Amino acid sequence: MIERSGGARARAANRGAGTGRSTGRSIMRDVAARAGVSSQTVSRVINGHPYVADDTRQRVLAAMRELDYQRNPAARALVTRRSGTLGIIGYESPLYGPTSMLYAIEGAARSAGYFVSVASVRHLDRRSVLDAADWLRRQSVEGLIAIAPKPAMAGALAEAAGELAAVTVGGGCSDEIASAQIDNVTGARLATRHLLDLGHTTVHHVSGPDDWPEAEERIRGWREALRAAGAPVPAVLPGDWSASTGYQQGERLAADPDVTAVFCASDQLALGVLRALHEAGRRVPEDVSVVGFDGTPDGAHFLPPLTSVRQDFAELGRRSLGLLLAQLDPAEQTPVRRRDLLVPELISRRSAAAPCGTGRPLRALRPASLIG
Amino acid sequence: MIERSGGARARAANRGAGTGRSTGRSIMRDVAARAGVSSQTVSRVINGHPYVADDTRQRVLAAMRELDYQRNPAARALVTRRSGTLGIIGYESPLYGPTSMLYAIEGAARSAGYFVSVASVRHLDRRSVLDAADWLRRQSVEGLIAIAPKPAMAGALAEAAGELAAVTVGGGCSDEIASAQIDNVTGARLATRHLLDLGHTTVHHVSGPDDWPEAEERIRGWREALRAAGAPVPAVLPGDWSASTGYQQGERLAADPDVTAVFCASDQLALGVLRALHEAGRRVPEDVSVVGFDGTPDGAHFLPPLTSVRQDFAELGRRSLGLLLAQLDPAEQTPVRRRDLLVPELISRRSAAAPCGTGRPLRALRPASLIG
DNA sequence: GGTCTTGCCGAAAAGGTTTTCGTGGGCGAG
DNA sequence: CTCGCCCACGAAAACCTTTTCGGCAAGACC
Repeated sequence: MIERSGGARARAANRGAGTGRSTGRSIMRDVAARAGVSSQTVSRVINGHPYVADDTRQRVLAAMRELDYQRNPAARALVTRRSGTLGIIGYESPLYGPTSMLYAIEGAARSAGYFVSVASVRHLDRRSVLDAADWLRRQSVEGLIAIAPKPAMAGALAEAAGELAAVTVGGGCSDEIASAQIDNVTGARLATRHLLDLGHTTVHHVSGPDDWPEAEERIRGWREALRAAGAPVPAVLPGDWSASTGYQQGERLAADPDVTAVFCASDQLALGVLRALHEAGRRVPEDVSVVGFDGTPDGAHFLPPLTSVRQDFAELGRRSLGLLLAQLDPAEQTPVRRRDLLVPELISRRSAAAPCGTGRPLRALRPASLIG
Repeated sequence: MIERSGGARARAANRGAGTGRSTGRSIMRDVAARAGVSSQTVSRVINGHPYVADDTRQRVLAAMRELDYQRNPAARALVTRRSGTLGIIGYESPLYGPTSMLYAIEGAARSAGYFVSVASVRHLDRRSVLDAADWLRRQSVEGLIAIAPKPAMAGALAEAAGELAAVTVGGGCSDEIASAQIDNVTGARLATRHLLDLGHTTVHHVSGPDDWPEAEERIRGWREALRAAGAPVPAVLPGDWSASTGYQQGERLAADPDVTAVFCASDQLALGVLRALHEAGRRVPEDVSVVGFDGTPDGAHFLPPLTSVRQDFAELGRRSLGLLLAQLDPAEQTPVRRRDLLVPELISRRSAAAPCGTGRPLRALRPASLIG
């Protein structure tokens, strides 16, 4: 076994191969030397190529273990032209959903063998997304997932991505780009129908910000459900997902004695609405029923516990990764431009009930009996 | 300009250098050729080395722009032995704090020129942390930040990190590892003192899980404040940060008519407590005052709005990055094993007030007048 | 006028892996 | 016996950048 570079030999000898004390510092050649094979054979073993004799494989494996060999991802990336990492553009928000999706994506990516790099954007404007995408590209990610952006941003993403695979999840989609989303229309319809079925003559709606497609779709679902039931369609009360605007709109709703049912586009909005109603002395659900959207765990402990439409954020995250992986797969011929729609589910808790006048009397508030 | 490999020349010609149509695909040699210099000079320009004539620099810069050159991070990492990325181990929780920290860290890292890679752990056990750290090391990150782990995990982290720089933030620390944290003791003292100052004879405490140091420290601060005031120290009611356990403990508190003040180790616990008190017919703050810990935005809309101890999670994230960067800096000689303590701040809202018997009568609940 | 610095730049090596090509032995088929 | 195939493995090229070394001018100094 002859090495050309004495320096390299010396180095290899007095760490990895020699003393074996520092971890992850030995290279392929060290392993090869120890196993008495060439480094190409080590490579073959690592990458599971056929045509390597079983006892050789065992020797190599043993050498790798003994030297605590870890392959150098940079060298690997250089030659394969694949970085093995995916980029996530995350929206910096205290919202419950985006976070859950981030972790779900990472978990799924890891089990698919991909690293995940994040770039956060503080504001959902075009420039931020472009910057973040650029930053990620500089790391030569193989694909991009943008979490919960507005549709204008999806456009920006499509532009920034260039020939890179890209997916949006949970927010603004655009025709140019694949996306995984909740079926917001169905979810809103579910919530609205639930309230109508309870006997309310109509349902008011506190919406999300009007430049979010999710907000718009929830408005649509709500409106369709009302129309289908022949119920009057009140004016939308615009919010911005936050408890604060929920509170403001809640005050207006509380002032109107005709209001008996409210569907909020997010649980946080509902939190604000509940507070406003409470402070105005309107009881929930006796006087007014409230339904939220998101199904956050906290909702179970609002006053009263909130009926809500649950989104499975984790599943959404996994789906978006699936979409991205499909685009990355060279076997997949069709240019994947799919939209993956996930149907949400209604969780019934105490904040929604039949209106007081309808005969069916409410059972009194019994603490734990109805907690879902 | 002679190239040894005809194949390489052809390839370079019909993309980057030639047509210039595909983005980010040209390499240094293309730029060098276009600028009429050698690739080493291009390297010098990029890395800001001195001794390059100004007009040469301009030519190179122009060529880079025209070719939309992006340097290959893999090749760079290979030769510099630096990946330029940091690893974050994130705890998969719907908690407000960890998320804010994650994004804050990423933002700060990006402006320091580092990429950020995440690995999430679903459960806070030793094995998960080891796995996550290992996964990150395989990507050859230069440093590790673990968000909000338990102390046992900090130990695991220290082990997993090996000679890698590592920091924990917002959670379990250990002597082996630097960490940025909230001063929980002071925060808890603040909350307790606030309640005592309002006239309560003592303060009850619903704690976090007992294997979290933050929970333990908050207990300590609470206890010290009580002792300092000569107030009796009731038994701790253990929780796990969640609204659910807050609710359970709240039911117990509600059953005891002597309880007039409760300090909860998290806002979510407080949410559950508030609900339990409400359902038991105990008014907040007339009968019982409640203070939380975290200062989540939602707390402002609880019923009633929650007095809480606000942690500046973003700042915490930035500090942890600072600690890590200090370890990475070769100029820094001292083995940095610091603990960075951040003092939290009390936000006073309506959920805490003087006890009813103390003379100072409460102003009636006026909706928006007291919102902080 | 020769030696020394200083500014500018090119040639070549190094970094660790995968890929392509090649080689030799064993073995079944003609 | 020879042709050709398959198996197991090694040699070398390629990936793209940074770093080290060295060359070459122009001016400063003795």
